Amino acid sequence: MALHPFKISTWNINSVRLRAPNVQQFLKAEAPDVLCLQEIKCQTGEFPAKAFNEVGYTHHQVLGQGGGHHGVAIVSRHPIETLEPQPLCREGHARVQAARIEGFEIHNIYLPAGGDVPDPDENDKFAHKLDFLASMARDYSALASDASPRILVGDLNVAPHENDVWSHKQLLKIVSHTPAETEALEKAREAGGFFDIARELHDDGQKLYTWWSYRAKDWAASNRGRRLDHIWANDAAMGLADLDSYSIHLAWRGGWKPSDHAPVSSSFQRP
Amino acid sequence: MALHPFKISTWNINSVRLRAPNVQQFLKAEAPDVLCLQEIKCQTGEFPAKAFNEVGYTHHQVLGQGGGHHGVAIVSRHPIETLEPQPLCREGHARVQAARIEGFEIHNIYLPAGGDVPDPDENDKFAHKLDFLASMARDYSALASDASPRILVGDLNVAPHENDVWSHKQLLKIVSHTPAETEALEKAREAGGFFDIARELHDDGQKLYTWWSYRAKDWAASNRGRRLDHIWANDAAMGLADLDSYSIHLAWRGGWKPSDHAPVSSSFQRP
DNA sequence: GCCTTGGCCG
DNA sequence: CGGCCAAGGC
Repeated sequence: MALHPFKISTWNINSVRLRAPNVQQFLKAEAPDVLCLQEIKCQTGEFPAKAFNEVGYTHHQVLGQGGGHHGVAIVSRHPIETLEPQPLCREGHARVQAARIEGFEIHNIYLPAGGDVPDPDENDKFAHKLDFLASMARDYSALASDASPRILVGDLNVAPHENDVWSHKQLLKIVSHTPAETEALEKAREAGGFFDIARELHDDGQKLYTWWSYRAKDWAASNRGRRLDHIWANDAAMGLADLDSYSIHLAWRGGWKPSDHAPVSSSFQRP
Repeated sequence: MALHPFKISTWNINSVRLRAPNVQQFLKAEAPDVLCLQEIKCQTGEFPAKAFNEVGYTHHQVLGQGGGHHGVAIVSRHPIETLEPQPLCREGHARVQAARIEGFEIHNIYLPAGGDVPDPDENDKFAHKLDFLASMARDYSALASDASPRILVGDLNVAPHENDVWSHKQLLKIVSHTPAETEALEKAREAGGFFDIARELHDDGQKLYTWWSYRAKDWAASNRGRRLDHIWANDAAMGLADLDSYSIHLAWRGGWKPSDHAPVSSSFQRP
């Protein structure tokens, strides 16, 4: 591994204003080069920029939304070159952004959760999710021929493998783990020429979770998690990946007013 | 003054569940025999009894209400004998309770705030407030012949004197200080044979406030207060009063998540 | 469960 | 400004 790897983290923060202290502490502790946030739940102008500046993350690319919904942001210790994001969201939600940082193309995605009923005819939100996944396959396959190092991260709201959920059997009809979703996600990943960093490191028999419901009495004891948060790398980035650096930062699911998602990180050699 | 005076405090707590820590600290610091609370904003069954038990206030008389409105409670280090309250509130709100503790009749009242427009024909809430005040005069005059020591406390939502508000002139048409209210309150007090402890101690030229709006940028600096919280004593209780003990506990208007009201206390010799 | 918003109230 | 509630979302 090079002396100065490029470390990227992704975290569904479930309100960045409420959890600015958590994020500050996380950045101090893990010191990634770049942090991609989802569900910031604020307007662009309400982003707590100061909290990030204070700890050295002075470059911000914020895509906020009103109504307390969605919203994504990239914060970085290095300058950010804004890229045109893929037009994945037919609803115009603040869910997708792209940037170039330190020679890496970074794509940050908050994929629609999809509601409760896994039927696109009955549930518009599920239809939107499948539509978003189909767009991903289309848009990223168009990009795949451009072989610059590309990392896609975010809360994709799909747990693709059997061991990405606490019970494959019990979740097969639960949105996030239905075959329609897991197959569409795998198809999108492959169409974009991406590798799933977590599963490149860990074999498929290994349980991996990044999200635990708030509703559990004791999330850690019952450990009914799902792996909804992902780091994908294309060929060029995969060649630079330090697989062993992949980490799900469990500690941040606990502590003071935690998000229901843990942050996830991985490091790469610089291109 | 006797060695073991009877100390009573009153505090509009604006949610007793949220501010259970504040109340605990107050009780530890001021150690009254009895604390009367208003705006507990919880149902009777949701009252945080444990917080009071922990600091020695094991006797509770709680009159809660749903919908997050009103609610009054008496907590005491001594046994409480429940008395029938006066039927002052035509709306059936949880606003009035009465008890006997250590030989004192205690009446705890949360008087209707009265809305914004000081006109009973336009504003039902103001009409209700005037109606409540008229009921007080009627009901307590009926009680006045019973000369047992009687103390009436609570958030009466009226600042009767010129120096019970930061600007008499500017508040004459503001609900809480209109002549209709201040005259009705004085009439109720006199009809019940009560003395206003604060004004028995302090002359009318002295500004006295117990409430400061949350809306002020700096409540202490601007000091635009009103005296809405009162301790009244009938003849028998007045004869036992230690006037010098009267205190508005300003410190509790500040600190961690304060109520917009400060607690008020006074001590009496035991009957 | 834990966020958001927006309304009612003071 | 800051309690409460009721929805809507995940």
